[in-house]
Amino acid sequence: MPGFSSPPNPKEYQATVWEIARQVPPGKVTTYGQIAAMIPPPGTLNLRDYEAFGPRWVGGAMANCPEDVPWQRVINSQGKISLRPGAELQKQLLESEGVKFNERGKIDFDIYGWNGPDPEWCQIHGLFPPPPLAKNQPRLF
DNA sequence: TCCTTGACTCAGA
DNA sequence: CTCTGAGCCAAGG
Repeated sequence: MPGFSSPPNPKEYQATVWEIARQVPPGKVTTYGQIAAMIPPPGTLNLRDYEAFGPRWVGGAMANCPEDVPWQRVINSQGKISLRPGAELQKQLLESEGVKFNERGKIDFDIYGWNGPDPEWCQIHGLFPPPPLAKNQPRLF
């Protein structure tokens, strides 16, 4: 897939991503985009470019995360697990926390979506409170 | 140094 | 619902 990138300061950016991911409680999920939206544009990046690439940088951070990070709770904006080696394990871990998938492999954000950390926590860490997760369309029954 | 390769998202068709 | 293109950086072989 063409068009990727890494943040100006990968180490610092990844550490921030991991710290946010650690706030997601069991049985809840967030998205690469939601985490990216909480972090101010790194370096001299303008907001437009950051919004375009931030989610991919979050994905890159999750690929290298320490063991204490609940990486399985970070999924894509469609409410699905991004296809890759390890995707099956991710699904199993989430199911063991009580997260349900519909027959198309989608998670309902209305039920399992995380609303972000407390505003106070965001304030302390210099982060933005995240916008609500976009409603996906889980197929009924 | 050159080339490849990446856990994404959104708008359109 | 599915599929495509655009966004255009940095580490490692």
